[in-house]
Amino acid sequence: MPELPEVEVIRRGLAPVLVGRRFLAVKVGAQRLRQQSSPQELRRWLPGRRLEGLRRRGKYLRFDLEGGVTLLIHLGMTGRLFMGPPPSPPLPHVHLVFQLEGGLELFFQDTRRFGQVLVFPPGEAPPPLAQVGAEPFSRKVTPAWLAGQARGRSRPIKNFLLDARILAGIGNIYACEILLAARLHPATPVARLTLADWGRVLAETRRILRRAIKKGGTTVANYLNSKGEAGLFQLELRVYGRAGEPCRCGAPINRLVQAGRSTFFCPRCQPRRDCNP
DNA sequence: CACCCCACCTGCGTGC
DNA sequence: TGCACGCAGGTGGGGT
Repeated sequence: MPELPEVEVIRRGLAPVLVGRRFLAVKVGAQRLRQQSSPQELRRWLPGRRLEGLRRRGKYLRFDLEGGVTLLIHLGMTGRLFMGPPPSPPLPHVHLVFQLEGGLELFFQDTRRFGQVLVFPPGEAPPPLAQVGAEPFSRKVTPAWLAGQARGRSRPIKNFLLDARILAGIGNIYACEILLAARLHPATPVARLTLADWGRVLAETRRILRRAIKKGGTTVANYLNSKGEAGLFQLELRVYGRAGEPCRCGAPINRLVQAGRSTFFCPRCQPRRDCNP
């Protein structure tokens, strides 16, 4: 569910309340997430430690705890984080409850349980983060850097944008929207893109992600921020989820499947390129 | 290596 | 009404 903008909105909601507080206890439900530290590990490393910082890396939330302990949370498709008091009747699919100083509770809810809650002791960097690619807003990401990453690859640009080991944080919704804005057919092999194409891809990536953060993220089904509020960027989606509807140009929006995921695009605004650049 | 498929889960909408 | 099916924002393991 949540892509970079949604995770960032959650981070901005949680940080002012949580940073500086001490974790006191963790309640762990019976059902496990796809990736989850054992209750023993969570209880060994969290209680008694103060939260020194809350950062985002790609779609991960990174809680930096006193003494170099790291708590990593990934929301998967349907994960939510929100702060107490606990609603009654109790919500279904709440798998962990973190109790913090001041009677504060942080709930992790995840219907489909694709999320991750992992704790790492001091020392080594958390291994999952080593796999995470560049931040889209990082200065090292330039059109030339993207072209370099694409060198020797033949995959479609849509799949390239979804690869979190290259650029972190872009998911299915924003990949579709970025390609429409950059006027690129989603099946275009990355080796075919010119430097000017990469320039548009990067500029539109940053513009769209920034705008989505400003609008509180995209809510198409499940997403809610840390205060339980929906986002508003779904009102600005131009192609995602709109197969058969007219694009702003008038042509009907198409759907295709790439690497097992739906891609929405406008065949007129994003024409297939048959000739060489 | 590069790339794709599929598994991992639950819930919802659709069509018969 | 019930049931089967397809589909959904995520990653990662295994196969080609």
